[in-house]
Amino acid sequence: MPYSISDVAERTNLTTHTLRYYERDDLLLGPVARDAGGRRVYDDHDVSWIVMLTCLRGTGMPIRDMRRYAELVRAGEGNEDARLALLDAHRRRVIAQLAEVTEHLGAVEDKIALYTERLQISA
Amino acid sequence: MPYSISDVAERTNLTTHTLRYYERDDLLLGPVARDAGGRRVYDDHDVSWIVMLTCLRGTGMPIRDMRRYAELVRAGEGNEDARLALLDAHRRRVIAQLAEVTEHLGAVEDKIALYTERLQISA
DNA sequence: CCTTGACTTCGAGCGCACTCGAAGAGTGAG
DNA sequence: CTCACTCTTCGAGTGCGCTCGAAGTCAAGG
Repeated sequence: MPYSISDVAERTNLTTHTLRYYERDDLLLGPVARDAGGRRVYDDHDVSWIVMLTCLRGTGMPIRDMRRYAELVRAGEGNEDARLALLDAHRRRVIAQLAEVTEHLGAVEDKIALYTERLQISA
Repeated sequence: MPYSISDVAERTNLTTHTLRYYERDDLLLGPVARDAGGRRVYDDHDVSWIVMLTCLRGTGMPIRDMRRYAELVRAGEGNEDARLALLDAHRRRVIAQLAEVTEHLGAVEDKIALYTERLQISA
């Protein structure tokens, strides 16, 4: 299935600007195909890769690491160990980050409870 | 208990630069006390407020909202409803964010499982 | 007295990830 | 053919949250 850049933008919740930026920044697995008029034509493979990128970004991976991961995938089979190492290191960071946020959220919730209580007393 | 700026930096994992920046940016409840030589002297009240700030920042609250919250607290009692609204809105965003990150993490873990499997087969 | 080192202010600079806008070209409906 | 629309490239700009460095002050130890 062929998709225009705006189709992909809609499906991925990225802007067309960001999609071009990702391509320029070597985050895609290769240059996107073009139609006769020079417009980008994405296929399902492109889209699923971009969705993967949004998962990495959405978990806080820096662009530079995403580029590194794209390089590994572009290099082809045989470096699965390196890909695994990259993703697993990321996974550990995300889990640590989730734990930290959850802990800090607890402190915020304590404050919320305190204000709620105070408001109930004064009501 | 009095603390120097570097004491506070150590306790809060902020840099002295960041502590001055927060004060300049009106994130504290007032100007920090000074000794005879003009050096900042923080007390426990200051420190616990700064710790609260790190919880807000650590859950992704923008500086501008932290300033707004500080303004409310500075304004004194009587606006607990507004403080509660601010923190609760933040809480909702954090929870949504945690859910999103967790979901994206799932996709990353699927990829990890895939590479792990592939490596076991080839080993 | 002199040096060391932690502090002060101030404004500038940085890294990140977009985000925008100008200027131009191809497409599709009326 | 014309108009509106969507796309193209490119470089510059934005917003955020620090981060840094220069130049100066002050206090304590030797």
